[in-house]
Amino acid sequence: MSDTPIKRRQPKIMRKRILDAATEAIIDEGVDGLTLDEVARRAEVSKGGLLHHYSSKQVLHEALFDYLLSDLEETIAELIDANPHTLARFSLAYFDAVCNPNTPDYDKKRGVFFALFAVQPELAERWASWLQDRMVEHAATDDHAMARVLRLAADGLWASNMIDGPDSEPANREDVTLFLKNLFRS
Amino acid sequence: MSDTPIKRRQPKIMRKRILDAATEAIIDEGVDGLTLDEVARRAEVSKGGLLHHYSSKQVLHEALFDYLLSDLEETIAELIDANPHTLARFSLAYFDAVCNPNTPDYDKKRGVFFALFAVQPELAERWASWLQDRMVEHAATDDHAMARVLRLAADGLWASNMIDGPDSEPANREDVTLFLKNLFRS
DNA sequence: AATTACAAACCGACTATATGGTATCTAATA
DNA sequence: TATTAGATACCATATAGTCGGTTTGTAATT
Repeated sequence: MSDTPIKRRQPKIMRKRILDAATEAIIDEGVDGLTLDEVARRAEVSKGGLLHHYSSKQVLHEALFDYLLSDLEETIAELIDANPHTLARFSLAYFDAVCNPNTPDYDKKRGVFFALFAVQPELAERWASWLQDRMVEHAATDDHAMARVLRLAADGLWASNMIDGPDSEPANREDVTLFLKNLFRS
Repeated sequence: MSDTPIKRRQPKIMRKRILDAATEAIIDEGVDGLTLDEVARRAEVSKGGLLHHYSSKQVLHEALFDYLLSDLEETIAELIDANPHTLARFSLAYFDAVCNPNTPDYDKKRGVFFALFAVQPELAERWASWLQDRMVEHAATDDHAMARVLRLAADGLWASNMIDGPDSEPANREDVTLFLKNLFRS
């Protein structure tokens, strides 16, 4: 990336570098690209340095998951604040967080979740239970068919976007977004 | 599975055994479980025998993809025949093929696609272009927002089902299915 | 202020092993 | 007899993880 020399001895920054490197490795080369050596190379750190912070590959996977999930949570929280509808507030925010091109790196980072689920099935369980908790939390506003459709469509767009399918074309995405949001006005 | 001795010298059957074994390996152990040794073990064939039929891991991936895709195509074709609506006939069939519990092994096999996409990104491209071709083929009936929503929701259910999320619970799935199909009656 | 003591960050060579792939052989079938 | 299916043994290498060491920051002690 940048060829400015890296400030060492800043563990917080180093960890972020590593997680970002892992994210990009997956995006560029698929899950097989996520080797310790490759991540270390991209983060411009030694393998020893990498393993100092994340003591195994599994630990790295989990850290990456936590990192991405907290990022998503943050985005959702902001969107709920910005648009505090009563009806389906969580599902709408979820949709926008996952699919709205305005959210930063929406088209790259998000897809990494699926890759992580594929390599480490228990992360899928953690995702499922996270979502379950959110559903309980927002039961009053988001426990009905239309909200469910919204979330499912979001997941579909998410997936479609990851594989770069026809439905991820901007025109089609806007089309769908409009259609779904209109459902709430009738 | 069954402990009846395997009839040897039946290459067609052997190939199916191998592909099914690969499918189950992925389902049980994630993409890392898809090693040549593991697949051979499950298919109760030697590694040499396996590599006789599929000369490399990549070839195996592609064969598995083709296998699953042609299965999906078949199911979709049947559903279109059985329910030859004019409006969104493809998208409806797609939805049912992916999500309807009546289609065989819907809850297991389908998720394998995602795993394959994660290990071999060009398979994702092939999927995308397959879908693109279908969209051209069915443009007259399926090129509108509502049909797109149907397909996206199907993908979402697909994904949710793979990770066993809350939206994959039967009650919720039926709920959503009813809701979506009612859209076509108004 | 200088020194000492300790811990945390980081390095890079090394090892063990899992795994993809090859080479060669046997047996069945046509 | 030629070809295909399949088995067995083996090889090469990628890669996860170990380990001993070095550097740098920090805080107490003198």
